[in-house]
Amino acid sequence: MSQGTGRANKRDAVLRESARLFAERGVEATTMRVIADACGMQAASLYHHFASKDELVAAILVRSDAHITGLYDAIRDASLEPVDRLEAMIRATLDNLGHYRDAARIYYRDRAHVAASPLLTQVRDHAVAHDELWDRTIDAAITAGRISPRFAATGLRRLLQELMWSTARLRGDAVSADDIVHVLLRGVLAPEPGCGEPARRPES
Amino acid sequence: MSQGTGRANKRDAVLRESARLFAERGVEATTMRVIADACGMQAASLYHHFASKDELVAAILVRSDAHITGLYDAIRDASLEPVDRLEAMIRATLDNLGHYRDAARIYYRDRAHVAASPLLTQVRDHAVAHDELWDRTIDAAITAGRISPRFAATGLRRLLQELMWSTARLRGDAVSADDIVHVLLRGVLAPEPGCGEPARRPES
DNA sequence: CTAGCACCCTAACAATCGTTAGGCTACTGT
DNA sequence: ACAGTAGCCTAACGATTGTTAGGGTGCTAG
Repeated sequence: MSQGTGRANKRDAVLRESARLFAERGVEATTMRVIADACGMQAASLYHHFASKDELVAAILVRSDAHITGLYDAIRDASLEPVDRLEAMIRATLDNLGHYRDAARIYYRDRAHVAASPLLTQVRDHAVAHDELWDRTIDAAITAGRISPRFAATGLRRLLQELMWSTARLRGDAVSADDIVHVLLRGVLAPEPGCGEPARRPES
Repeated sequence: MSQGTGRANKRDAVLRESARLFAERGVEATTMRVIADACGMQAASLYHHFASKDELVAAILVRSDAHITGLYDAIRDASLEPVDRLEAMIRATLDNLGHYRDAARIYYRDRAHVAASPLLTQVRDHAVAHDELWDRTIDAAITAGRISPRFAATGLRRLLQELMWSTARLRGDAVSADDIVHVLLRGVLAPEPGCGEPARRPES
């Protein structure tokens, strides 16, 4: 009903182009006129789809937040060993980064803007809940002796998150998600009693 | 002679405060008036020390570039095994990130600005030379069988750089440089023939 | 056929941006 | 004692920012 398939869905085009520009140049440095140019329209016409620049940014971030929140909820409900849950969370994050790369780059690049926008309270609340799941999972893995006790849960969580988010800037550049999981898990897990590979390996 | 110790060196204060603000909010989002406020002066007074906003940004980045270029030059001249050289480069980068954290955050955050500024040609040239040293070192480590052949040199270089740069945002938060080196090297190095720890361990 | 809405336009608004002009004050070298 | 200048100020410039006002066009439901 609302948006037909035959009609060109310009709102989505605006979301896509603006997300790309925000991610590349930053929110503040990207003007409404540049976004409009990229969409083949006029700056004032953007306000037919979005009430303000802030609302445009929020729409981009809410999309990505809904996706990752769904993934995390499924992981939270599943019964998994701590290390398996940790790997599932890493893969979920990397999956989200793959589908909503620009949104993730905006989120972790313009943190001051995200923290200040009144339209992002729900996104911020979700982020807190996600961090708690991370901390609980890492704590459980440390207690189970599967992660070196040299790390503290909060510190390791932030380290892993930063490492994963940073990969959002590596487009297909010869670095696969499996490579990243490999580096992170192998660097963090305690050595298996049976020597050899530190844990599981990708199913290559 | 030029700048006495008794006299308050306001130019350095401007450099420090502006670097902090640029790193936190982004170059474009940080106005000259905000910088002046943080320094207890007026926006126009900044132009007594720096000819333009671009020159201020450049002065911040050139400082950091001079430091890391000195470290890399020493590593280039030393005769080191590939893996030792790789660890030395990782430690040099983390040392630079420790001393010039704000500059590094500006450099890797506002890449579009860095690429466009006409005052940063030397910094960009140095970056190219540093990347070549990274690639040669990683290639040598792969040839020597010390790094898993699943990685390509350029891809692994970018991965390591992104991972290191991302840690510039982790202030003293319970994550030490040794922790980061541990995660990175252990995740990347091929397993030692003698099993056990994948390679060297920090001197804890 | 017609009313209405979706969609986009041009023109312009006030605010803020980086930057310049010109003047005041306090210290310095001779 | 006096000229010079480093360092900061107030005031204002033109350009650009996000945003609004108001009008035009073309599809669609009744």
